[in-house]
Amino acid sequence: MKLHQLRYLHEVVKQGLNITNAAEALYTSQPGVSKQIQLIEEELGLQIFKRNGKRLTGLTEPGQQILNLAARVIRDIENIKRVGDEFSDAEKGMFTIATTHTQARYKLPAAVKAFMNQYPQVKLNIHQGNPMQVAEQVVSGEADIGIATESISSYDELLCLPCYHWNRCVVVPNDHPLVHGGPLTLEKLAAYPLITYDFAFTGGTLVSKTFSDAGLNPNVVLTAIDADVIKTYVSLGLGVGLLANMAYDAERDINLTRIDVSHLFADSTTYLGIRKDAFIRGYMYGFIELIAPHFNRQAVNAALKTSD
Amino acid sequence: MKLHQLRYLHEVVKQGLNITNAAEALYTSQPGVSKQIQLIEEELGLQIFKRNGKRLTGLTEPGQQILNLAARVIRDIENIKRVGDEFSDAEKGMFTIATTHTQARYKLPAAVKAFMNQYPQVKLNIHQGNPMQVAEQVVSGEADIGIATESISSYDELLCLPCYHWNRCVVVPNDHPLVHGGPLTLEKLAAYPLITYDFAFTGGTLVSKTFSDAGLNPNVVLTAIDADVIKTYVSLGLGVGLLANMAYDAERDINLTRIDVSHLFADSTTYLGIRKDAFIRGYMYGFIELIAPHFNRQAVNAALKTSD
DNA sequence: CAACGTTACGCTCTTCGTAAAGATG
DNA sequence: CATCTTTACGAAGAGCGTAACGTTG
Repeated sequence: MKLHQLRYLHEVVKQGLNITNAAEALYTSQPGVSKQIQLIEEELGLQIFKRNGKRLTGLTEPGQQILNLAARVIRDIENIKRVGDEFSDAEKGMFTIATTHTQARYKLPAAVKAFMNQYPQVKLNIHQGNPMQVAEQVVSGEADIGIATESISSYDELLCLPCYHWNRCVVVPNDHPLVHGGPLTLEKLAAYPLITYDFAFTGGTLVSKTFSDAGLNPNVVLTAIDADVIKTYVSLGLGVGLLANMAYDAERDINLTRIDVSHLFADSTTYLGIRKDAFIRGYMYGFIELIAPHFNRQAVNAALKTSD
Repeated sequence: MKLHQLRYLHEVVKQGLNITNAAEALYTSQPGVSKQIQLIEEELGLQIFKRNGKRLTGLTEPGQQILNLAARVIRDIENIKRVGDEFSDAEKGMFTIATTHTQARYKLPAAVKAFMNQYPQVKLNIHQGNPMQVAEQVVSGEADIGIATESISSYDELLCLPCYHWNRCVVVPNDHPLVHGGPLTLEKLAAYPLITYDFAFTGGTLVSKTFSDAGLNPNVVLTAIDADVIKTYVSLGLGVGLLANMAYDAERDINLTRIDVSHLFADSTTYLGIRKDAFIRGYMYGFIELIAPHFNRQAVNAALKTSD
C-alpha cells in the first residue's frame, strides 16, 4: 500500500467520485489515478467504490471506513511535515483560519494585525463561511483553526475553547418608530420584518429558540451571512436588523441606530475550534493567546489532554 | 514521504536505535534502511536521530514527535488492511490477546475454547505478561486486546471495559496453623511469610494499600507472575500464598487448603483493554461478548463513542 | 456524441541488494 | 578489531504520461 494511493482515493471522493477531476487536482494523469485505485482495491481484496459499469456511483461500506482511515493518515502525514517545519523554522509557515463574516470583520482584525507583526513570515489565510462550513473546514484539515459560535462544539473531532461572550443588538434606521418606542420586547421585535444572519434560524440556535419559547414566530424577510449586507438592507428600510453587538460600528454606521437587546437574549459564546489530533505550531499558540488571552500554550495543551 | 520510511523509522527505534537489527527485522538490507532514514530527514529538513559520529544515540525532540505520528500512521495502515480482511472474509484472521498468567490459565480457557469452535479459521495468539506489559502491548498494537486488572485503565489510548469482579484467597499447606486458626485477619496474615504476585506490591495496588492502611508491613518472601509457581512454593512450605480466588483448583490442588479472604480485601475488577482507534473485527466483538456477556457489539461501540 | 474510465506501452525515476570503505568504542 | 553506518554502483521494478479503446447516459 502506498501513501499516494490513499491520497488518490481521498481526492476522488472529494471531487464527487470523478477520477478525471481528481487527477487534475493532483496534477497527474487520470489513467494513473485509475490504475492506483484498481491496485489498492486489488491489494485489499474488495471494492472501495460502487460502480455502475465504469462509472463510480458511491462508496461501499468498507470503502467508507477505509476512507475515514485514509483521511486520518493523510492528516498525520501533514502533521509530520509540520513538525519538520516547526523545528526547522518556527517563524515561517502557513496558517488558515476559518471563521464567520462577523468575526472576521469586527472581532479578529486587532488580533490579526498583532499576529502579523509578531510573525511576519507566516502566510495567513482567512476562510469565510457559515458556522457549519467553518467547523467542517477544520475537521477536514483545510483550516487550522475555526472561530465561530455554538454550533462547532458538536463535532467531537474538535477541541472547542471558549473565547468570549457577546450579545446582540437591533439596528434600525434613525427615524424608525423603535428608536423612541421605549424598552424593546420580543413581542415588539416580532412585529417588525426582521433581517438577520441566515443561520440564526436554522437548527436549534439560541435566537430561534428564544422566539419559539416565547410563543412567537418572527417574520424574517431577509437573511445573509454578512453583517454588512444586513445593515445595508436595514438602511434601505426593508426591515429591522438583528445582529451581533460587535458588528455595529458607531462611527461608520451613523445612518443606523443601535438598540441593545441583551435583556432579550442570553449571551452567546464564541468558540475557537481546533482538531484534537492536529500538530499545533508555535505561532498557532501565539494566535490563540491573542484572541483568547486566558488560553496560553499550557492551557491549550491541558485542555487537549483532558479532552481525550 | 513514503510509508516505508515511516516503518523503517519505527523499527529502528523499536530495535533500540540499531539500524542493522532493524533491517534484519524488516527483511531488507541495512544500507537501504540507512538511506531511507537520510532521505526522510532531508525531506523534513531536520535530524530525527541524535548521532555521535555515525552511531545513533537517541531521538531529537522533533524526532520523538514524528515517531509518535509515524506510529499512528502505521497502526492506521494496519487498520485499513483489517477492514479489507474483515469484508473479504469475516471469519478468517489473526487475534492476539495479551493477558496475565492467572487470567490465561484459570479464567480464559472456557472463552477461548468457545471462541475457537465459533471461529475455527481465526489464528489465536495469547501473549503473557504482567499488567503493565499487557497494557503496552495493546497500546503498541502488538496485541489486539488486553485482559488484566486495574493498572491498564491508566492509559488513555485504551478503552477499558469492566469484565468481572473477583477477590483473593490464601492458600496454605493442609497442615498449616492457619487452617484451624479461626477467622483470618490482616494482622495474622502479615505475621507469616507471604508469597504472591510480583506486581501486587508495586505502585498503589489494592493489596499493598490494604496492608499499609492497616499500618501493616507484610513480609513478602517471594513473588512470581505465575499462580502455579506461587502454589508450588507454598507446597514446599516456604510461605503463605495470596492469590486470586479463581487460581485455586479444588480438584488439582488437593495438597493445599484454600482460605477465603474476601472480607479482608475489596473486590478487584478485571478489565478488558482495547485501543480506542483500532478497527475491531467481527470475531473480536465475538470474543469480548464471550468473556463479558454484558458487552455485545452495540455496547462496545457505545462505550467507544462516549470515550472520545 | 460528449464525458468518463480502462487498457497498452515506452520512458524515467526510485528502490534494493551487493560490495567496499569509513567510524566508533 | 569487531560492530555498525555510510557510500557507490548496477539491476529490477514501480509510477507516469501519451495514445488508443471501451462505456455510459
